[in-house]
Amino acid sequence: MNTDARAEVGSERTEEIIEHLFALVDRLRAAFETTVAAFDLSPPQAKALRYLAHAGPVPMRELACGLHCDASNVTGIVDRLEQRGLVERRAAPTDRRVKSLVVTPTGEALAVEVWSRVADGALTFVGLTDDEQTTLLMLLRRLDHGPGAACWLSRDGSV
Amino acid sequence: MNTDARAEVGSERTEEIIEHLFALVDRLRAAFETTVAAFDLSPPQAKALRYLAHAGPVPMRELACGLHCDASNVTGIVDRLEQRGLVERRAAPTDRRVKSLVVTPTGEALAVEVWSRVADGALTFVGLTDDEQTTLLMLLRRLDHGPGAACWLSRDGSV
DNA sequence: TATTGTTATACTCTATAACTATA
DNA sequence: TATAGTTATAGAGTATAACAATA
Repeated sequence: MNTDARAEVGSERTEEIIEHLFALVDRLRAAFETTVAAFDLSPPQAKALRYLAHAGPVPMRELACGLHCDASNVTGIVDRLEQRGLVERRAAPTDRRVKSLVVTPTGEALAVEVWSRVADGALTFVGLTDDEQTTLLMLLRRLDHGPGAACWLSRDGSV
Repeated sequence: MNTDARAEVGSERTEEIIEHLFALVDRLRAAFETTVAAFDLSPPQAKALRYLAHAGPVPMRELACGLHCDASNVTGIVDRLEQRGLVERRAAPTDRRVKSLVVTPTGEALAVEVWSRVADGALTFVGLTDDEQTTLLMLLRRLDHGPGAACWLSRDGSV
């Protein structure tokens, strides 16, 4: 049927992949929301905490980009995280307009705990064998090079 | 490291899988919204149209279950689809309370077109070879047997 | 003049509660 | 009394526009 190594689009198999993928997405989101809610975090708050814990001190603007949302949203998200003592707004030395977001030790610890729970909560993968998980990871690495992964912050194309 | 065929939870690899999976989910949702918007459909409308095209005539209640949302939502979703002549509300013969949802020929054709575009729009998979797609599908089939796939409609446990 | 962060505002999706008509 | 569908309403998440401070 298909002698080429590269598969055609729109085949029955592609549709089945899409169907499974959408079902998986729904379950992942539901599990994620339940897990972070147990820590009294909204999904955007949990994602922000994770981003900051991984990316280190960054301006509000970069967090907005990392969360793929408008800059006006992060104000409220960071407000809540700051009220709980998980992150801090600090003045940036180079530009007095920007506020540098720093994760506190408390926030760091919570980020680790929350996201290990999220990973555990994805019980889905418990059913996969060691080899299957390795295979899945290899495929995901290849899938993650499409558009949408980058951050279109600058206007000169320098990423 | 891990001699058991079943992998432990919370490992570094599990976290990397989660990370890739979340990034993939974001890109899938963005591509999906863009694609269906080109047909002047909201994501819930597109999902409802697909469900009805696949499941045949069903009551509003079952559609709500299929969409994993409250029954009060489907009223507006079906309103819009009916205004465009894509689906019809018909009286059910057995119970005058229920309304049977039927997809019109126009709706059927649109459902096919929209969802083949959605599959195409997931350009992500174009980069996967034929063998890789087959492998992915096998994994997805295994992943799709977790909770959340069922419909908890009845009260006597009869599905 | 342009940019950072904020505020005000509106729109969408979703859930809860109250209502009707049937059963 | 319980259920199917509808309506009214509220909440969360996100986007646009206008603003103040700074570059």
